[in-house]
Amino acid sequence: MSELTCVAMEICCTPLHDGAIDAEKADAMAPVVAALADPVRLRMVSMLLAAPDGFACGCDLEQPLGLSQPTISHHLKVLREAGLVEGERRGRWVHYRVLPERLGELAEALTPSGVSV
Amino acid sequence: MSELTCVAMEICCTPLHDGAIDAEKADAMAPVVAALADPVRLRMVSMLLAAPDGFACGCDLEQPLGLSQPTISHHLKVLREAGLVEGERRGRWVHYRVLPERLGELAEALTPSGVSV
DNA sequence: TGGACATATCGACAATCTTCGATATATTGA
DNA sequence: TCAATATATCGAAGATTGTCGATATGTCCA
Repeated sequence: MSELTCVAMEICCTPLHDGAIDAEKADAMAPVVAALADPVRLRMVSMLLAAPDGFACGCDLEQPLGLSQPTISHHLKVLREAGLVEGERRGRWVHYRVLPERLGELAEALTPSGVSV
Repeated sequence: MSELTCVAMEICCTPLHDGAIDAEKADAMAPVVAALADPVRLRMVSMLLAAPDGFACGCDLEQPLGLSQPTISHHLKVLREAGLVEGERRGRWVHYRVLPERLGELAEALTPSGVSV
């Protein structure tokens, strides 16, 4: 990393710090985005949103996604820990639903005008 | 994976396929989301959007991000290949800018109503 | 109480990712 | 042409991730 080269030349350099998100905010956002950066989890969220009542239990996801039960459980945990999904126990089953507020927040943050706020 | 258990019981099961995105669409979306699932790249995009004219060369990103030149170049390549960023050579420098259309498409696709389309 | 079933956790393996130093390529200016 | 600078690529090391089988936990029902 050359410290002063570009700064000293003062040709291509503009201060980029102002208006951009800081490291803390980026570190907070990245895991949430990463939770959706997987085709399986994208389909999970989509399937939950497409369900008639917005709910689905894990067992309903196994067959259409073609993955093992531990893998389904793992992905649901990732989505849960990212705050994008919520699970509620109903007897033997855990019914999951998307938290639209959280997903909406993320979508808004990724809007071109929003990323620079 | 238990094939017929939940289906046979017909208690917790609702057809989840209709309305949800298919595997192809999920496979196409995931890499784009993944390109933003990193704090460094989130800050890069934010810094580009926050730049006065919307442009910045790679050398301007090294210092505020505190990373080596090859690492900066690598992350810019990831954003470029995801179609989120565009680079234009201006003499010695390559000036990068965000492609707002692409970013907006992604944001819209992640909107709660959009994921199920 | 015990069997059946849905879910969660554990341990492991292969694949991918982030980062860097070293090096190559491209452009400018003397 | 040669030196300087910005960018890209290569190769490697360490960390993270997606997936599974095996196993544990929790819940219902006979």
